[in-house]
Amino acid sequence: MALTRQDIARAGLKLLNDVGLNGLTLRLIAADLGVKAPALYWHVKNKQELLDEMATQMYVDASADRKPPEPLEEWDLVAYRARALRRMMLAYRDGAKVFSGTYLGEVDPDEEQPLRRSIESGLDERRAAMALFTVYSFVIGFTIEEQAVYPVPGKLDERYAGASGEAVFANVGGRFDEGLSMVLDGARRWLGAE
Amino acid sequence: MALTRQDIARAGLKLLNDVGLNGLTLRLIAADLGVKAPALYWHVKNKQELLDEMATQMYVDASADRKPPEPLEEWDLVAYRARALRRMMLAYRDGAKVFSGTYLGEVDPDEEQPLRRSIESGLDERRAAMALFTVYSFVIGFTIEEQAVYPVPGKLDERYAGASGEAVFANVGGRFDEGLSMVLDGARRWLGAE
DNA sequence: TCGACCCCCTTAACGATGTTAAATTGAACT
DNA sequence: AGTTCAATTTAACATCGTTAAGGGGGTCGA
Repeated sequence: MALTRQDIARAGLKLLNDVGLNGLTLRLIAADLGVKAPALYWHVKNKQELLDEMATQMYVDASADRKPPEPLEEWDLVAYRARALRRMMLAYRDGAKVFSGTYLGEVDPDEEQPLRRSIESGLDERRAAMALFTVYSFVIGFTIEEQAVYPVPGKLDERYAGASGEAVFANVGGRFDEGLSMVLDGARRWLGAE
Repeated sequence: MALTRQDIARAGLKLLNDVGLNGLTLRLIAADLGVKAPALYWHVKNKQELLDEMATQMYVDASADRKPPEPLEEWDLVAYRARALRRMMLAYRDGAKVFSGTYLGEVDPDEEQPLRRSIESGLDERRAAMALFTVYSFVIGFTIEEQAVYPVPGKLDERYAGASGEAVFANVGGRFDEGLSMVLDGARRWLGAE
């Protein structure tokens, strides 16, 4: 049965955990799919497009994780999504590098805009978007650094042993929550003070 | 006269603006230095080490830019450094990708710790480091996304034309300052509320 | 029933890349 | 003059992304 872009992207994501971004070759992905490398070019323009598709697929696959079990107040929802975004990237080796700065394909626009209700009741939309983007930037930046120190979850990169990173990245999850609470608080107040 | 690691790193940084991270090859750097590619291996273990050296060199070269013209109050200094960090990365094509997540070599420890005075007067050092790292994460994340949209300063990536990025990234510098002020405010308050 | 067509994949190959091994230069020291 | 050692060259490899050309197999109109 014919291959799809999604099959390829998912195979790439699966292999990412074994070989990392540097070890991820088209031939490897093709082999995993029982196919030769040039076959991929029928579905994808080049490797960069494949990486973009992987980022999109990573995001789509994590959509269930982004829906909180119970309805949340707006800023709690923002916090929930931020944590889900970090988890998503951490789920793959080099996940943050793959996801950050790659172009996302079509995603369900319905689950965007957690601040929509506030916007409809008068909040400046541009400012709301800016606040969300600030939170997003923090999550991306934090997780990139985190994954540089822990290329594979739980294993410390040897170059960082004894260095300053060790202090900051002990109990990473808690540290992330601390940083996130700072950013959320700042963003909320910035939005409040018109 | 013999080559040094710094010469190589600086040549790499210079070429980055012409060819981007993907186009940066060892042969190209070597040619720019009037030397053949394997010669680089006498000074550097492999390409990754070269990239780390480039990140270090980028940071060292921008140190003058990190020293404000006049003495600043602590949090103003943090803001100043954050802006300087973004400027530094923007100065090179793919600068944020090169800098983020690469291992920094030795840097002058004297210019670290802008919150040292507060720490000496009782501030929790761990918490201060965490606040600074949060600001740092935001700057990294923001600039990575910014450079994904503007690979070359001032030129919009064609894939983002008309997309949501255009809205967020119009007047980028101002947007960065907005986000930065949110993060700084949140961090300061988080540090204040023991 | 037969060809024409198109989707999807293979075989073969190209140039370029990171990297290694071995030979070579050249200066400094004995 | 001969040795040593730092720094570079030449030569070569395996592997990579990518392209060109062709082939199998199903579908459809004649």
